[in-house]
Amino acid sequence: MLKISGFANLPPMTRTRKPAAPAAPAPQTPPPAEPARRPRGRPRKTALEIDDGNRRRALMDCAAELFLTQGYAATSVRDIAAAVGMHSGSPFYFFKSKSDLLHAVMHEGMLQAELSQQQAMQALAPDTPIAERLRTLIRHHFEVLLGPRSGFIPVMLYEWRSLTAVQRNDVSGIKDRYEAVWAPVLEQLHAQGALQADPGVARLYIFGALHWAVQWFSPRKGMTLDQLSDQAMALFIRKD
Amino acid sequence: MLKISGFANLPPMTRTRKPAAPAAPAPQTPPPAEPARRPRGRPRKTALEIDDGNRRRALMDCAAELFLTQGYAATSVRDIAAAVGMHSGSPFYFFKSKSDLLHAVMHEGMLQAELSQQQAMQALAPDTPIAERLRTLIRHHFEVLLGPRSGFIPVMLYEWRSLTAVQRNDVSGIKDRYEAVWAPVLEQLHAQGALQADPGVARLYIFGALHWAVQWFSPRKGMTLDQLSDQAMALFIRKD
DNA sequence: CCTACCGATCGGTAGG
DNA sequence: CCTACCGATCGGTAGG
Repeated sequence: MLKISGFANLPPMTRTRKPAAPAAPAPQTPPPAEPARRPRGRPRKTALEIDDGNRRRALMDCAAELFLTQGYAATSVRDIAAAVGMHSGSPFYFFKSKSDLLHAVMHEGMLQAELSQQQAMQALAPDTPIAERLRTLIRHHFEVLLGPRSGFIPVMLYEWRSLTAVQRNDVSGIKDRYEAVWAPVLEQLHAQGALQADPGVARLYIFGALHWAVQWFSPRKGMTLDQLSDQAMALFIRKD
Repeated sequence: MLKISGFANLPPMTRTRKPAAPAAPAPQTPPPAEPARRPRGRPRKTALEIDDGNRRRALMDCAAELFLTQGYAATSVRDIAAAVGMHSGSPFYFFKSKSDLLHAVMHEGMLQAELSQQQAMQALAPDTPIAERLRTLIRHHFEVLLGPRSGFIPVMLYEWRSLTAVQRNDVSGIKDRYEAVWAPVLEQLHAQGALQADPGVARLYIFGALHWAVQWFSPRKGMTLDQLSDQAMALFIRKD
């Protein structure tokens, strides 16, 4: 289930037109059933020469940025193709449909977010206070939403309705696991009186508060993600 | 500036096909320059017979519902026309463009929200405690977002990017006035220690938390808007 | 408001 | 991946 690709090692949101040098083939996503035999004679730039993994990734990065800026329905496949330097029909070589591309963005984004959240929590010492655990979750969530590699999750938040029911169901599974990590933390904070509201409702409110930062946060406006996290903690958690 | 139409008296979000009896002419919005002279002979259902104000409203109500469900770009003018029982070209008799219709929804929604917020606050006794003032603002905001007449404001929240720059600027003015009411309340709560976070950032977080309820709140799931407001207060405001 | 229509754009495909 | 293409849909308009 947790088939994490090398996503974390690749810089998303980079708009590249015809990359200068085709990078090393990505080991993760298997190319869509392309035969392995080599062409005879002088190598030409054919489907066999193309680094399918990287082109897929480039499409997803550009798609995410455009979906976020203009919305899924208002973005044409031609827009995306142009952004990565392809011709209008070429994205369909990598993705069965526009809808599949949207789904791939959300699916990969959630897998990556789940993985990095796990890593952030496991890096904490076993005796870390609960409030500090929540701060870590919040800080990590801002990284996912607003950090240098962001884009996929904001698209998920604001284009949820553009998924089909089947796709929603698929992404929901990962999203549920991601959110489930927060529940025990909030429950313990509630038990010790630091969180006044019901933990279940609080989780929904807190996610809303954090998610909405996508709409207004600008890194140039002075605040860092750390300060953002501190303010969130101050708002939600009682400090005695 | 505050040319409030009779909006509050009309039930939005009602999907009507060919209303049985043409209601009394709405006094508010002046019809788009339709001559006042009567046709001779037997009255026919022509442009002169049509209640332009009500048809405009019906278009806005249906448009808001569809924009919210499917998104602005994914909703065709034909969809909207069909929902109110018109033919495909007819909405352009009432609105210059699809974009104008979206703008009208947001503009009217914000005017109405600003008015009802003013009324809710003015109904409070002068010596009402500050925490109770915030609760009133929150409760009213939930009414606007989730109440029986909701729809226009959620569309504004989630289709902001679909507006042109000029339209955004126009709606921003009303939105700023609506939000400005919250600032002194939060500042006073901060001054007396009931709000720990910076009031400016807190306002952004709180709006995010409340706005997001549009995504998950379902009136059948048990909670009332009052309970929702109480939980929000418990989350944000320190009770000693 | 309807009728009849147009030009533009869009998702997607066949075949290499 | 490109070339060349198609059928469908869409926003909008003229004229009544």
